Amino acid sequence: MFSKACEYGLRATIYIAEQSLSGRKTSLKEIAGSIASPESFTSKILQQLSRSEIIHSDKGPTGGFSMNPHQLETVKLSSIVAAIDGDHIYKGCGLGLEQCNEKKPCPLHDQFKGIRDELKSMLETTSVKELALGLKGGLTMLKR
Amino acid sequence: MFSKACEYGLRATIYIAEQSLSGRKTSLKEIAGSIASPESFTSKILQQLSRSEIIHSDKGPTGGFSMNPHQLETVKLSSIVAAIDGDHIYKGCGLGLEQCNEKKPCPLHDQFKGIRDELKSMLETTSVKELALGLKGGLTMLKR
DNA sequence: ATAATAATGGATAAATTTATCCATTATTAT
DNA sequence: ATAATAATGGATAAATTTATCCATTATTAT
Ligand code: FES
Ligand code: FES
Repeated sequence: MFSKACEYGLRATIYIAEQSLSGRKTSLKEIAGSIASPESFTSKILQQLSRSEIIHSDKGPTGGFSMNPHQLETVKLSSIVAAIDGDHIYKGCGLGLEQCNEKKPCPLHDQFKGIRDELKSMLETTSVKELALGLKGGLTMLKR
Repeated sequence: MFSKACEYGLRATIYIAEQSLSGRKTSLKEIAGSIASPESFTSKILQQLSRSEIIHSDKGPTGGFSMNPHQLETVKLSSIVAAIDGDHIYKGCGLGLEQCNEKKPCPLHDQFKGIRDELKSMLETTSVKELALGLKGGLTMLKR
């Protein structure tokens, strides 16, 4: 469904959100450890998220990653997926035609569009914060 | 969503079904031309589909690919996706955890499961034949 | 039997994604 | 100023996916 990079990005952001909700900054090391992802690869992804203003980063001692109140309030999963995987999943044709086109649909268009649009709307309406709250409450987990 | 191999496999199978419904065998060359896919890569995929008994192939002159009445009647999209991409898309965790687990869910589980299951059921209920009929009727297309 | 034809299968190559390494930059505390 | 710390960014490497090439096999028609 999503690329590895995107999966790590989603998990990392949810973890950072949880920590921020508890008033803590967190480091690359701690994040990678908490979501079971390769540290240096995760670093690249956090850089992308930081440049996309989805998370915030500080250098130096006492530095680390965090989300500010505005980010916690506004960031939806769709922003993360778009930043890392692009919008192919939202707009792409299920059979891989160059672009999806209502007027010249592929044979799967009718059946596929509904599901693709539901996925889109789920990602657009689900906030990182609400998922972080489930994590915080111990109801859910980010690694096996 | 699906791998390139799987997209080609779906398009190829729908094309073969259309031809078989019209009583024609079709060759690798014709298939690749009709679905705009790389010929030799498509060949590998057709081999997989043939081994999985999703399509039928004949060697030699007058040879080619086709679907027999039984295949036309029973093959669903889910068989093709399973044969090429495996069952990850049906069973996998949206956040990439090793396995999806109701009892120890990831934060996205509740929102994701519904969509994943809908996709699964769409693929399991949609037959290649019905998509081929739309193609045949000129309502849909397999390349841009 | 022979030639022609079309799929098959094995060996590679190219492209992309995933992952690692390490020097540099910014920041903090002493 | 200096040392310590943590993110950044660039250069690569490993792994996987996508793609190509070509000799072999099976089949058909002559
Ligand atoms: S054209 Fe294929 S999904 Fe719309
Ligand atoms: S545990 Fe992640 S989708 Fe079920």
